[in-house]
Amino acid sequence: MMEIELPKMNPSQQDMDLIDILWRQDIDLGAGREVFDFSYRQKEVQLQRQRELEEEKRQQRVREQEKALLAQLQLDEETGEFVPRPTPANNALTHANTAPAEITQNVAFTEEDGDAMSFDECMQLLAETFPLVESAESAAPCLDPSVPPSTDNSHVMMPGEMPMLTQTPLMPGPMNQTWMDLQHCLNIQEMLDMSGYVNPAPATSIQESNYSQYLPELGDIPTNTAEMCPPAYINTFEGAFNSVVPPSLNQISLKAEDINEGFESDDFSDIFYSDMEAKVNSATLPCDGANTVDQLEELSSDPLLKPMDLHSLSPGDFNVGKPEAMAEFPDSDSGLSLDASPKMSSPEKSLNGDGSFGFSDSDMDDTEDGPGSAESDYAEMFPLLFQSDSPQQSLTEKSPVSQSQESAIEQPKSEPAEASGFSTPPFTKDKQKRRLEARISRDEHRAKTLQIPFTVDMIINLPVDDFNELMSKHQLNEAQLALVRDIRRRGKNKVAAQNCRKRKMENIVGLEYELDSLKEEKERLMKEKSKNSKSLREMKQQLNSLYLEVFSMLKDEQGKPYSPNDYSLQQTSDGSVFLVPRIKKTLIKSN
DNA sequence: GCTCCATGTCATTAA
DNA sequence: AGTTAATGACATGGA
Repeated sequence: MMEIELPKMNPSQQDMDLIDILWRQDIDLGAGREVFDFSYRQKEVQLQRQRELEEEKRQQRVREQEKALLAQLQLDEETGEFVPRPTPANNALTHANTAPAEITQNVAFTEEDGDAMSFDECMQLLAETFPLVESAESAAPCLDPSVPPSTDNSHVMMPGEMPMLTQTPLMPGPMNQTWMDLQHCLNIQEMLDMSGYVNPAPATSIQESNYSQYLPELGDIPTNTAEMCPPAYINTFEGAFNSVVPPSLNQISLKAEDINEGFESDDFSDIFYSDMEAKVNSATLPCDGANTVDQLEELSSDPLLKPMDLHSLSPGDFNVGKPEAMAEFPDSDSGLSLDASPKMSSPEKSLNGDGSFGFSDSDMDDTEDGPGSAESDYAEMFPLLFQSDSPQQSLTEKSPVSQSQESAIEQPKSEPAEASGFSTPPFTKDKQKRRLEARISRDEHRAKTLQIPFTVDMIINLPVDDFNELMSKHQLNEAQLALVRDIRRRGKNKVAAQNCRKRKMENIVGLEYELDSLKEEKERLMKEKSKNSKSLREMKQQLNSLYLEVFSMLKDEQGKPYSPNDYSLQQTSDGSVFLVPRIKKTLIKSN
């Protein structure tokens, strides 16, 4: 469909560039350039010379590209912006979930045919100008702005690139500005690469959401967009991937080039430069939409990809497959709550018993058990591929097509394992599944499997009136109704149990605090009691002393003091004090 | 393999 | 009568 011209440099220059690239990639490992390049000085001179040449050519081609791109655009009467002319690619944009990405991708190729030549030169110049971002170059600027992002393939192809492109200031300006933008773009990509595996999932959402905003800017920045995302970049990706895929799989990978472009640049940026011939070969392959559709089918028909994984991950397919079975065999938990046998109280047990529920937890576990260990080994072999956990959570809301495509797209990443004799697609799919399941509650999975048309949150948290209204609006079968009721019951009970435990813990803490407080109070009261007792004793002593003192001051008629043994002082209620003879009291008592 | 802990779930009861 | 919250009891999985 399109032709890619070889870079305008002789083989020796290519080799030297390759050496240069390899050295730059390994420079952080301490490798000297001489290790890769024995004619480094000579190369420097040539590079300098060629850089000047390329700069001139590039500026001229940029002008041509601007014209060409403007010719491809038409003025949007509503927005006043230039937008790409209606093409199959644009149509695909409006049918993101259905149209194969390959069509749009290939359209992009055809649109930019005339620029492919200049791009190779640009790539070379880029490799020379920004030596430290070469690994990112192969991926970062590769997105042709005219390529609608509507399909999964496209987004997988550019895991982290779309957000980057949307963030990159796309203002028309001189070439320096353009290159600064590009460098900025590449730096972002480099950061993404350094952070590890860039997961396609987030890029997908961003891409799809931003692309409509991105397209209108085309009219404003024809030069830059053409400059930053020439089609040769995409072709470069193809070549890069083809170099990754082992010969036995090369044909498939070539056909599925759009998917294969989903690889992160990190994984093969070095191969990208080292395998220019492969790039050319892949670029010259036919890549029309129908062909790529077939390619996708080829991929999906791969026995290692096809089986139940796609099925279980795609409710739509599942529905077609066995709705009756699902209706006939509601969740065992539902069965329990619906007067099923108590033996089925445990989902796992019950499902192990009949074992026919595609949505059962045990079923899922069973599917994971087999490849799990090998998968973990694989994850150890290629940790970068498994670094991004959270982004994959978004896969839960993706369409089955996207999931299957992503799974298929992951296949090339596992090429090293394939080369070692393993069939990695199931592993990656299981990995994906496991991660999804680890984050999706069982009820969510069950609801998804039974195609409950509401979210679990809705089922659980809606007020009863709204919930009933919602249920009445949808025609649900018995299994779905039972599952919804159970989900609601379990969800509420789960929250209630959490609250109950929280409350219980709070009560325990409160009681402990209260116990401590009571102990402290008790201790305080004991101290106070002892203090009061001591004070009381002192007061008694003082009173006794005072009594004796007062008593000693009392004299009878002869001036003799009263004996405390014979008399005592007593005070009446009115405050009067009387001297009472004890003898009389004793006499009275004795009487 | 056992224990402990956290969490989910079920059954029951009361509001 | 149906719904919900609360809670005891049990199961399960991870540390």
